[in-house]
Amino acid sequence: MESAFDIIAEPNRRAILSLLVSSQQSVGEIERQLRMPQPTVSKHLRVLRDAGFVESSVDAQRRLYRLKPESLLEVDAWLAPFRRFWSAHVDALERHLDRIEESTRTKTKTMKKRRGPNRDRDKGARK
Amino acid sequence: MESAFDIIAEPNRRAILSLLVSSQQSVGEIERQLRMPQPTVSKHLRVLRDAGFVESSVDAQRRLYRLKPESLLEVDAWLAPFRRFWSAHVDALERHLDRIEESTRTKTKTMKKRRGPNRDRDKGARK
DNA sequence: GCTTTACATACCTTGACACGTATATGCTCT
DNA sequence: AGAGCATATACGTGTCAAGGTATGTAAAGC
Repeated sequence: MESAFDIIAEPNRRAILSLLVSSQQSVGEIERQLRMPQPTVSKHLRVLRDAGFVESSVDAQRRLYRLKPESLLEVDAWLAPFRRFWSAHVDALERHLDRIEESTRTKTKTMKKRRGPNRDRDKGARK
Repeated sequence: MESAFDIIAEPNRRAILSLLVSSQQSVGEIERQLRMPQPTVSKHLRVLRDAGFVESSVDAQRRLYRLKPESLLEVDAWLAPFRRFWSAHVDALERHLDRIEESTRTKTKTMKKRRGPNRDRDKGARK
């Protein structure tokens, strides 16, 4: 796992992190809201904690997990040069912004409708 | 692979992307600058292109690769809620930053500092 | 036409990791 | 003390992706 990027590569972990944005949660609450088995939640939390994404405090039998900015800031920092790059291409950027916002809303991986020149792409899938 | 997060989880791919921020590059140039074998570069570029991170154009025998904002914006969009979270905790964050700064005794830079071997098993199994 | 250069792809092997299942640890309450 | 809930970990398994090596393909130069 090593880097912060490996950590957030896992969809369940991203879901957990997103959940914790609103407020801290116990393992059981995460388990129920995300509909994933308890060992799975615990193991992902373990990874997240070791990587500095979250921290926990003990509340009787429960453990409350909350976000720690540190590691995600690392990711954010890596993106900084690219943001500067985008700023230099604002015109082309705006067309993309619409589509991105659209696709994040639906959270699907479906092919976006192509507008403009028909790009090639779409070669063989990996397996 | 699936998501954009899987793509940037790979260190070599992140290196390639970072390289392309400055300007477009041929495969050979990437190969030399990053000191990685040519098939490795080609395969990673293939992945990056399929995922919409880069696009290529043909220049005689060479292929020039350049960034495409689309996919990284998806990552950036996912980070947005967390940025809001950080903004709400600036004070606590600053104290944290101070501690890091203090421990490293350096000037104010971008926060880095890996977590290192944090494998302290303080709750060892007991029989 | 043949060789060289530039890049892509196929095949194989290896290792990491996510999951499910089972079990351990730890706290609370009666 | 024992039952029961909440969370953590151990173990076995399958999958998948990254690297290495070898080869394919296509353009350039002689």
